Amino acid sequence: MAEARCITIFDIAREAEVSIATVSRALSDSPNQSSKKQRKVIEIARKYNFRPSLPAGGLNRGKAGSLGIIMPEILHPFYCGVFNTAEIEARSAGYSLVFYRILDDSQGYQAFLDLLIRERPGGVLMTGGLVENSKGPSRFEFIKHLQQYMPVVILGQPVEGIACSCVTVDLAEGARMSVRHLHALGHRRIALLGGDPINRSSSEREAGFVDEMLRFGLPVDDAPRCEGSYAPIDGEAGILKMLRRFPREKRPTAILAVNDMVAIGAMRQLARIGMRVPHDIAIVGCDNHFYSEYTSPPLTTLDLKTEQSAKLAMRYLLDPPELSGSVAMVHRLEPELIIRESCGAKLGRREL
Amino acid sequence: MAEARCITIFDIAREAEVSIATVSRALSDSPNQSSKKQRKVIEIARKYNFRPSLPAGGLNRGKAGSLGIIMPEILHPFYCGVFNTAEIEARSAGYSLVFYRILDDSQGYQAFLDLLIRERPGGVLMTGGLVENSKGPSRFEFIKHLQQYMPVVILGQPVEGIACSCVTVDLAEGARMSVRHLHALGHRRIALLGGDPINRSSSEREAGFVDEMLRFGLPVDDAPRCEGSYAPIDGEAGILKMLRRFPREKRPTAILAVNDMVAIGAMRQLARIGMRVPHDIAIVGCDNHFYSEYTSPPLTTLDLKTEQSAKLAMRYLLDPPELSGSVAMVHRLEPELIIRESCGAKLGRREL
DNA sequence: CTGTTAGCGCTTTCAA
DNA sequence: TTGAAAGCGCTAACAG
Repeated sequence: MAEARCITIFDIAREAEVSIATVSRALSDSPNQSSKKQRKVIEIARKYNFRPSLPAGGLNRGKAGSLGIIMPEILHPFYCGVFNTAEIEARSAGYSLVFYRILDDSQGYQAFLDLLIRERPGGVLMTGGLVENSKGPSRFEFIKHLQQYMPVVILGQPVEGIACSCVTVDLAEGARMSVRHLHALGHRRIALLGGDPINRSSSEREAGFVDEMLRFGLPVDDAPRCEGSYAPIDGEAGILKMLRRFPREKRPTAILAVNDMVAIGAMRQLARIGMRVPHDIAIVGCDNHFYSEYTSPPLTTLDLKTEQSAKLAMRYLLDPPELSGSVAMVHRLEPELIIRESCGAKLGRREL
Repeated sequence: MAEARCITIFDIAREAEVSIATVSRALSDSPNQSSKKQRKVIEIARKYNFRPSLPAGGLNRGKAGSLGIIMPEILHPFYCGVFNTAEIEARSAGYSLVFYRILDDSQGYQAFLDLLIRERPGGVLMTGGLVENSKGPSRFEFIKHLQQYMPVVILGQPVEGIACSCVTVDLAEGARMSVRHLHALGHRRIALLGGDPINRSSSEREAGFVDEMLRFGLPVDDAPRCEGSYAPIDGEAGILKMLRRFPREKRPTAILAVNDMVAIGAMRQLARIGMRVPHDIAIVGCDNHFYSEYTSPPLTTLDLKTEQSAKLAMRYLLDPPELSGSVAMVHRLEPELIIRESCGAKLGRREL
């Protein structure tokens, strides 16, 4: 399919009867050249649809053509949204964005580090998901080593001792906002559903939850907390487990799901067993995906400002601020509670 | 953040007191070398976490380090799924996958072609979405030019006169399957909702629909067809428009939505106006996203075999079959109807 | 088994 | 204004 030999700057130079330097200058529109020759070169280049290879040129300039984004996956709408925004930013700065799926193998990041260093993107944006691992390089060492080769920006919690820009959305505050909202609606038994505390995001959120519950004098030791994971199925299984574990009068009247997927799973399960949302149990999600307003009932959820934070993070990557010492520069964003119907706000304050 | 000067093969060679060739060989584990020196080189490389730059090495070998995937967007779960699968395949063949968002500007693909040629991925996978444009290079020319620089595989309908591999899922047959299913359930007035006939996928699907309707002797001239687009909002608006346009007794009893997003929008709107799915109106979607089973009611939909087709397409890209002349090699997949509840199959055959 | 050398396709001094 | 030439970081052919 591809020609035996791709057309190069030499071919253009030969046909235009000039040197390759002239071709290079013509195509990069540099100053100090006769417009006559430039036109000729451009015309011939157009004829063959020739453009100088960025990878080859980049070698020279010592400038990579791509930026990397590190995530555990891309199917989840949260990550997909981050990728989408980051890609737009990268492109508009002339870079392509390459997706690096976290290779969380037994080697503990070593293979992943190797891959990144081999491919040499011009910088990477690390999103959550990297967890501490007993073997091999730790997350700290991983980033340290990576930074020898390229700038790193973290979208998430800063890592102790790493000097880099971080953009993070305040999940603890998000949890507090959710608790506050549910408390105002009359809820006293509020539960956490889904999420794995191995991830910072989950534990941070839990801290905010505990915080606010205590502030309201609500018992938190036996507050139902269902771990599991981040998929709809975890919501389905988790809610059932939770309901079965408590006697009816101790059952939570409101659920804080770790994300919208889990919330959706929980709502589905509740519908199956005949419990009505929000009448019998209120639900608040987290993420505000495109489909969250299409669930039934429409999901009350936390908007995580993914677009804004992904954009910011890319800006920091493209134009790294001077950092002093080994301290991170963290840019903290506030989430926003999007009130729809699953929380029962329309039902007003109730005695529960 | 990045060191002033990145470590190179020379630095390793100096420290190991060998030539760069020896370093290169050691790190690529090539035969004919003393394991003593190799070990030494590897040890030093490990110490600095050095890996030879793929972009630099690739220049030499004439082999790119990336493959491209062309799509109109990535947020839509369909495209996201294709990307995800393609990325896994690309990685396991040692490539990174870069996302190219179709630049459908007034220049008619010229700028987009320039970008692709400049970045020189080792090949591209084109997914649907490329539409004919009055100005500048046509889709045909676009592909022709691209093929001068890299292999191209199409995930979708073949393009007349282009010799390349195509992997396509039979949307016409999918529409026929859906009509057949609804017909068997007793439906006679079936409508098409959403989609833009400028896209091949929509028109192909419409052809299958008409086909099968006629085969059943069902009137098709005044069959409700609502164009619009592919987002939930189009389903919301479209279904309303359709319902208003027909007197109650002429109203469709079943809807074929162009995709699951549109189906979800339609279901939401129907719930709002108090129509029950599937009792009052049946719905069949298309795509089978992860959330399709979480709608209420769970959506009956067409599984488009995205994983399988993306995988196949990447295989063809990685290992291009010999093509003779200018004829495409097309690999056609059958979609599968996933029967859940929105079609009313559980209600059995009814008189409608 | 190892080092020297010639590029890969391009940009960029440096002279002319 | 232009061309020759020196690399960018690396691999591979070729001697030794």
